[in-house]
Amino acid sequence: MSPPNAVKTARERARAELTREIREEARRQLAAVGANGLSLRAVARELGMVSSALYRYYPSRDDLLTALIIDAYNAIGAAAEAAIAEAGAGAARDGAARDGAPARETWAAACRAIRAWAVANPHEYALIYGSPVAGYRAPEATIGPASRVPLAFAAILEDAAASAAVPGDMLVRATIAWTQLFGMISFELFGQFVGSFEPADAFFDHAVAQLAAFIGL
Amino acid sequence: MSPPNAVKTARERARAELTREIREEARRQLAAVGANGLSLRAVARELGMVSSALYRYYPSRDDLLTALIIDAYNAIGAAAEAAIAEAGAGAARDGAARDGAPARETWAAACRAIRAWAVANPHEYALIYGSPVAGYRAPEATIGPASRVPLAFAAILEDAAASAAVPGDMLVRATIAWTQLFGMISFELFGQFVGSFEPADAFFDHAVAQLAAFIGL
DNA sequence: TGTACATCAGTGAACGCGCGTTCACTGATGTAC
DNA sequence: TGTACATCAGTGAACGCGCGTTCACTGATGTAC
Repeated sequence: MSPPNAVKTARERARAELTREIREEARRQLAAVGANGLSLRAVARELGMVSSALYRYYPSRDDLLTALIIDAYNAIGAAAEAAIAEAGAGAARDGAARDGAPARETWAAACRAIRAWAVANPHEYALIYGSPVAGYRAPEATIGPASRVPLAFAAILEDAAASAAVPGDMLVRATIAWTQLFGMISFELFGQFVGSFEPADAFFDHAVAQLAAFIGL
Repeated sequence: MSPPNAVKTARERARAELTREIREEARRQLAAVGANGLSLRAVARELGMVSSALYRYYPSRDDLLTALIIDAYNAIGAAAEAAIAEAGAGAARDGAARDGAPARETWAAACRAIRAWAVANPHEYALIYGSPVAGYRAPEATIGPASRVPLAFAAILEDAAASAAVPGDMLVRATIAWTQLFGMISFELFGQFVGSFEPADAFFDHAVAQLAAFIGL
């Protein structure tokens, strides 16, 4: 139908831009009032449109939410991947001295990046790792983006494993560590640490190191 | 003012009963539609009252929510405590053979009880361990009940510690295990395991055993 | 025990609010000849 | 290049809904003498 790339009509460009702007404004409101407070009408108001106009871009509130969920998964996944790539590059620059140590550092870097993203975007984090939004059922399109973090961790294991395949025991331990990481972040963000482990920085770093050893990195 | 116990006027008895009934109906609705869908009017409707009548019992929706939160913390805390007491009684019955093993079993029993409660009451679990309810700020009255689970775990450590005090290292490791437990349960309930670790029973039991060893029980 | 007054529970109407979604419409942009 | 028609974005009004909370009230329950 339309040219596969680059050449777009003014209408197409405007549509792409507004689709993005709507999502950005919705994300802004999400950060301010949370997923349950997110309102199509408020988004439209902020963009100077009438609320019914949004329906040309997203067929319903749930579809807009889905777009935000996918964006959030992609953002936290990208943060983890970037940290891993950066840690790998750093190790290569340093001549990759002492084999084995890099994986430990890479794991820690990924954990820190994930936590940093969560702390910076608590409502987006809550949207994907908190209680499910009432009445909302995640479509299949979220599965891919949701897998980026686990896949990133799996890549660390593969690099660390001496043999061609990751030992089953290591995989299970990594899964335990994965759940620990997100449990710890959720406790920090959702208030379970109030009055005891706050600020959580020291505990976080310690836990990450302990679990690297637990995994066997 | 009123007699300290037992002797109550009909009015006092009716008030106590309705206060409880309102909370029970609210809990039922919480289980059905989640915290954000909880509506004073719906609760009143179900009880055959007019919505304004609820204000004689709870000054606002937030106060009712607070009551539910406190109930939930108490319920999960009681579940953990009961499992621990039961495990202790069982060990005593068996003649407390092989010292050290009981703590491990007690820890596992507590973890299983907590998970069982969470699976049976997912919305109540989400209320206390999920994303915070929008616009709601938990009052101090929730702190005590919220501490029951951590205190129950602390008691296991104290029983297990040979010396008078629990070593700091063990305490930190137990805290890591504590966050792992709730991270794992949240992943299970909130859908992160969909398509990979479901059903989560085997993984759960394995993780609990691994972390008992990790803590040093 | 009986009466007079005070306390309290529950009523019904109302206030003011915001929401998601639909629909017929107008005017601008794009397309085919 | 110019015209006739089709497509599409955005408008504005409306539907139907439910919510939390307030308030003046009535009638029943409790208390003091």
